[in-house]
Amino acid sequence: MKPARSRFAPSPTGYLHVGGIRTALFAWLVARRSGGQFILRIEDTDRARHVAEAEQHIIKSLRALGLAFDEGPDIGGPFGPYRQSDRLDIYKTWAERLIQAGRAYADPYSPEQVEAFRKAAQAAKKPFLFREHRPAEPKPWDGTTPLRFLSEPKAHRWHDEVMGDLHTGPEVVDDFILIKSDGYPTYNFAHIVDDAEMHITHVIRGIEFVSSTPNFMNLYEALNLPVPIIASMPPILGPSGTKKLSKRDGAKDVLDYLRDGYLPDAFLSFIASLGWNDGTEQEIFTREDLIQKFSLARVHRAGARFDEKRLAWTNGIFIRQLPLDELFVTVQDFWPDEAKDAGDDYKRRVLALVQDRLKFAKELPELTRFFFTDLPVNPTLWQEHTQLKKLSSDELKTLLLQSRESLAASDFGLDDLTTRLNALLEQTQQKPAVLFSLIRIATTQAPFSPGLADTLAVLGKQVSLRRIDAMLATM
RNA sequence: GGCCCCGUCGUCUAGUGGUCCAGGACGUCAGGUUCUCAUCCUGAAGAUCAGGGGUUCGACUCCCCUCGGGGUCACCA
Repeated sequence: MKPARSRFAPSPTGYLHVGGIRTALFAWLVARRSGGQFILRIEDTDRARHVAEAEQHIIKSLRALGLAFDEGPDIGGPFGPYRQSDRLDIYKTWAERLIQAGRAYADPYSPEQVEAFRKAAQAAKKPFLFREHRPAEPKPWDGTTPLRFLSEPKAHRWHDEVMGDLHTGPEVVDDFILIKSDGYPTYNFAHIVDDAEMHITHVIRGIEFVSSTPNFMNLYEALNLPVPIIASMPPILGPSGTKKLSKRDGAKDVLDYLRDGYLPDAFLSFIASLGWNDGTEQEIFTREDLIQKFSLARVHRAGARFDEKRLAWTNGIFIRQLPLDELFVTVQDFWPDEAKDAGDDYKRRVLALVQDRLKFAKELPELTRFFFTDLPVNPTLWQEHTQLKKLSSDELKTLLLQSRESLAASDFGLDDLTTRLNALLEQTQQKPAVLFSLIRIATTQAPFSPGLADTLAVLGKQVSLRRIDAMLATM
């Protein structure tokens, strides 16, 4: 496999959402898989939509997900600069070549005039084609008007790694703008120049560019440039299943998922599974699996819906597979406030008990709070418990007293606790559903918790007895 | 409207003419794992393969039409 040079070329207009990340991931995979380079290029030629902080935010997001780039605006590289606004003179040079070759001309119309042409075409239910209004003898371009490409309408055929073999007729080829009247190039022109100068081999981008690809082919020809490998990604859909996932549907900033405690690798595995699989029944992919098995040709052509439930499941799998020490590090910022004075050893023991229950790190506080603080006694917990509510208050109190007595003699080692709990079942002739529930509620005051013996062992003797006493006092 | 693309369980998907009265996973439901929650295990429901025509001995797979959805037709990317 030849080393590929792929790039991710976002427009800095806001944060990165799942669709953008998937495109970045696939481009990254193509590069890593082939031992090539992954390049970040900032396409900031639209001054109106430009958001100052967006570039840093995008870089941060990419790094946070472990999608490191080898060349980019902040780290440079052999073919920089990697920000289009810093490359204006380069586009001018290439534009000059086109002008010399008679393949570019000054647009003589005002925006209003062009708009009128467009309206007329629309009214006639015809596609708008600028070249139908091409001036017979254009004036020399002075840089104050748009510079247009002089296209040579013809049919185009090309291969898209994802979409397959595509072809269109000459009717879609038009004289698009190369350089805008503000001196900035359009995407259509700039990306082709940049990809050539940066020796990009794989152009991986959203499906919205498929219809303009014939125009790009026309430009490649005019510039005598080889056409890179092209791959168009289908959209990630919102809940409706028809529209692209939008902010309204909760297309969150990917950093938000990380803030909620989703693991980068889990997130990547899930995102990759949206439209891609390796043809086997494997559902979960590690980063290494992905690098090893990914191929553009196996990307589904249809759009895929974003399913948060499946994301949560995926994340749960990764959390459970993580060695405790690694999980401990990744959740360090998610502990409840009450845990701030707790020791690492204690926290580690708590974490071991909830590892199976964690879907994402942000759930940690609700799952573990009672390990760090005495929750207020909550009578509804046993008064409305399906098993416990069958017993009278006195019966419950007696049972709890008996339990306290036995636990008071325990060393609170797991073995001893297990033995005692079992003996208590014998002694009281109660089902675990009754006795264990009672002790569990008394010692946690929480609606749910890990296994009883485990919980008691971690809580320790002093805390456990104190909580039992607190409950007894209310009965 | 023109051009292009897409259409398999609720969801993500396997499937490239026969091994598919369509397989896996998520989700849902039921049962089991000494208590709750979760994990784990078992099982169930769930897709007339968008619809209709062909081609073929045989079509989810090939062709045509229809329907539905999407993209595009910007001095946005």
